[in-house]
Amino acid sequence: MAEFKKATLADVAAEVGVSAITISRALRTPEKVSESLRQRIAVAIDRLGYHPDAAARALASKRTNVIGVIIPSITNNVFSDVLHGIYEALEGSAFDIQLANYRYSPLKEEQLLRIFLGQKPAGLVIAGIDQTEAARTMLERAPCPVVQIMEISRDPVDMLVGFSHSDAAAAATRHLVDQGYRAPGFLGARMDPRSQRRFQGFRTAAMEAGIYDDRRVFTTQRASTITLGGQLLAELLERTPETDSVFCNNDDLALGVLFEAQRRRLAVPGQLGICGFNDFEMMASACPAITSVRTFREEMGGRAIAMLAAAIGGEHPAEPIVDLGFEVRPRESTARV
Amino acid sequence: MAEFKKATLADVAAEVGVSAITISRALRTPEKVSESLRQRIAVAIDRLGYHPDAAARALASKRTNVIGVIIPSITNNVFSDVLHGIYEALEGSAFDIQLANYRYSPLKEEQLLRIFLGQKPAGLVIAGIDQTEAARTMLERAPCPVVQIMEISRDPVDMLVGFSHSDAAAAATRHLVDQGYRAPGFLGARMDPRSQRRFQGFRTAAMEAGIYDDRRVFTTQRASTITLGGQLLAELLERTPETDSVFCNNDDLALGVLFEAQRRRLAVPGQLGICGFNDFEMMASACPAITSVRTFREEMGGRAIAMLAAAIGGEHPAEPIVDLGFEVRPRESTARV
DNA sequence: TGTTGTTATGTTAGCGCTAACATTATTCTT
DNA sequence: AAGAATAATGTTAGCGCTAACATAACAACA
Repeated sequence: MAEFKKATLADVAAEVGVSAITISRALRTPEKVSESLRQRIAVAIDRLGYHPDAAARALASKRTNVIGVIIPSITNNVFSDVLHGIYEALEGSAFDIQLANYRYSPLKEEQLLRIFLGQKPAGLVIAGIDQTEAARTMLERAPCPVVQIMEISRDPVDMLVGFSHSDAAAAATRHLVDQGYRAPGFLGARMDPRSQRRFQGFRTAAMEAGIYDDRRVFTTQRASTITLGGQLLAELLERTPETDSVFCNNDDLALGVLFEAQRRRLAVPGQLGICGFNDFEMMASACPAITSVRTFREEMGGRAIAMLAAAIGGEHPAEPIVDLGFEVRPRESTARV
Repeated sequence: MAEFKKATLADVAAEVGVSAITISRALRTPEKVSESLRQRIAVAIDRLGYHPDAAARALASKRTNVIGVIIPSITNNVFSDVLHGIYEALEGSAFDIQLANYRYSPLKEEQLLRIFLGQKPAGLVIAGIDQTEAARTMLERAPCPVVQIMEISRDPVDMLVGFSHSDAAAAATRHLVDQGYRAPGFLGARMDPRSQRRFQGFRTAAMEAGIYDDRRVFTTQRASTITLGGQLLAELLERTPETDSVFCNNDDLALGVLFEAQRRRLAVPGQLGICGFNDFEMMASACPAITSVRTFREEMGGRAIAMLAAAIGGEHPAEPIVDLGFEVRPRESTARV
């Protein structure tokens, strides 16, 4: 209760009648302290309500138990899921996480990285593979393990967990083709590198099917919202009324498209097929249920932490690249056949 | 570039030819260092790529520039919005934020608080007013300003920004009554203290209108999802088919209710009125658009930081309680009249 | 011209912990 | 039973910074 004046190691040491370093050892390397002493120390720590001072620890040992997580956005549901996976994996471990979001600004990302590396993190999780030259250099020289997440690449800075956005988008597009759609549109918001790659996947697959038409591509740098999905559909249909389906950058847009289609009394999937991306829970629950591409966001966060923890513990994983893949989930919104 | 060996204050001092404390002052209280020297220092800092060591700072000064944020969940969109407001307000300030989520476990909340207070934070933001006795005591004795957010109360620990969940729910319920609905149901997921208060507001308002019936109340501890909204509606209609409207705990449920209504070919708002809570962007965009209660989540985060910053700066706000209110947003989903 | 401020800089010590190197107790050899 | 190996604890110094108290430099004033 009355833990006003913070107890220090020295206080605990005095209480037990040993030297401070012994308490320190009991905490960090218990196997080096005799059983009996360890127990007395535990009691004293409890009695005094002692908690180690993280700052002093960091200063003395030149390292921290902080894992830095650098992502472009915290409001984006994709990242909240990843974060959830990260926190889940961290549960009970000795690590803390320090979160930073760079709001999709590469410059800010670089700054954050600089600050983080200055704080001697135990490890680093960073979204994407498109860092600036300077950022990449910093990452390569980082004195700690680094995991890039969200994407796949053959030459990660260190380790990587992700999946291929272009393959996923291509698979979704082929699904539309398989369902008999011949005039698919592409709607994309917040065209970050991952969205760009999704577009590439769409383009490639549509070209292979001989049905690509760039008049049916509508993208914007604006943040993705459900409302925006409706607006983009309106623009798309105005320019190319023959559009028979849309592949959306993400589920928000897809839901907005569905609502707009309902407003226009367009039959889904009859007159308009809709496919989203990420497969958030709402996709299965919509009416009609919306086809989407499932991605493994929580697992991505979890694996990233697991790999980091292993690497920090000295055993760099044999396979530093993990491809979590994806899964096209066909639902009513594209069930035309 | 080559900032491998981290530069220290002493390095910068040597470079400029002054003592370390002068550099320290130039950084923290520039007005106490002469103009010319300040400029030379700035150059040297830049050249050496110096960044202050946060751990050393914290240890020496017995405080940090870290604001602790303790919330029940990071995946809940309500909190991501609040967080967004917090990060926004922090932009450019000297403060860092340290995030912790206690997953709706009061015990874990208490633990986190204990850890946080041990790290000498500059300030604390904590969700809600229902801390455990022990947690409350810790907060009251905290050596830093504290802001409680999300709710309203007449005796906050220190400062508070929020709104009345029961008033908001009551207002929404009265809206249903005004629209002529006589058999409103209540659907609630994740019945945390705030949801409980919303239910109380619903109950009070429904009783005042003489139409309260607890057979039309369905709540669960499960986390809120859109799918769950549909399931709860199904249960509700099974028990009380005469239900003519639902007030949902939150927008996710409301959207799920809409989808389920569509699946059952129930006319909304004709046969079923729907009202959500929080007014997420999707509510306005749904088809039909869904009535909801707007809450000011980003502003809540922003104000919390502003109050904290002021208090840390020594000027405790005159009015430590800020009621941000709410706003019922009537839309098609309840437009029966 | 010395006194009093005021502003600009420096000195010393220490925050709480851990690394690295002792030292002492204990067990194992042969 | 003496020495070697091992386990258990201690000593010393210092991580990089800032608080608190000097001191120096300069201006203002009677």
